[in-house]
Amino acid sequence: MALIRRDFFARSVHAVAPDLIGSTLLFNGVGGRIVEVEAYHHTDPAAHSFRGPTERNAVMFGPPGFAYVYRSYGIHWCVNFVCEREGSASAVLIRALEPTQGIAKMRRRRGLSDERLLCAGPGRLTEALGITRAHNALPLDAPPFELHRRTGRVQIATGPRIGITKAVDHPWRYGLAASRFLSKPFRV
DNA sequence: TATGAGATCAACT
DNA sequence: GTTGATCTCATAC
Repeated sequence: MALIRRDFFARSVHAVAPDLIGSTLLFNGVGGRIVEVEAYHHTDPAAHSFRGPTERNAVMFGPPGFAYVYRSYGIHWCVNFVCEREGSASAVLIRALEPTQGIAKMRRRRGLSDERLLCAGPGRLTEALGITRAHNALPLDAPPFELHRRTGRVQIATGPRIGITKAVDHPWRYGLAASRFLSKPFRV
């Protein structure tokens, strides 16, 4: 499997996001196939970077190919991959994985849980992989991260993003059509 | 199955 | 002081 390098992310978020579907994300050797992501561009009112740089979102304004991790609703962590070029402040939110590696470890971290729900949602997947704010700003092409390009063709579905209140209608959610591991199914 | 509250924190107003 | 790029559990149909 071919490793994904940093320059993979130096493109439009709307090109990178669908390209990540079917790729494999490992964190300390634990993880699986990416089945769901969302694109956030800094011109998008729903993006954290929309109002300009702050301490929290500083990584989004840096170079592409790095992880942006933030606290959501006070309890969950969410991971984003920074895209485009330095200062463009665009990122892809990783929303769901199909578990393939270290399933026992993920199950232990998440408590007794259905395999289908181990990584089906941004908060769930960070808990399963053990990603926290401590991993903010880490490069995506070096340990503990390991990304593999997808092999073969995939059927990609798009739809409106989830859990936001602004720019609700933009179809910037991308997923593996008909995967059992999505946080929510795509409307056909 | 579907809806609703609670958890809990940092950025932002 | 308010508000989320969420999840889980409880209660109601």
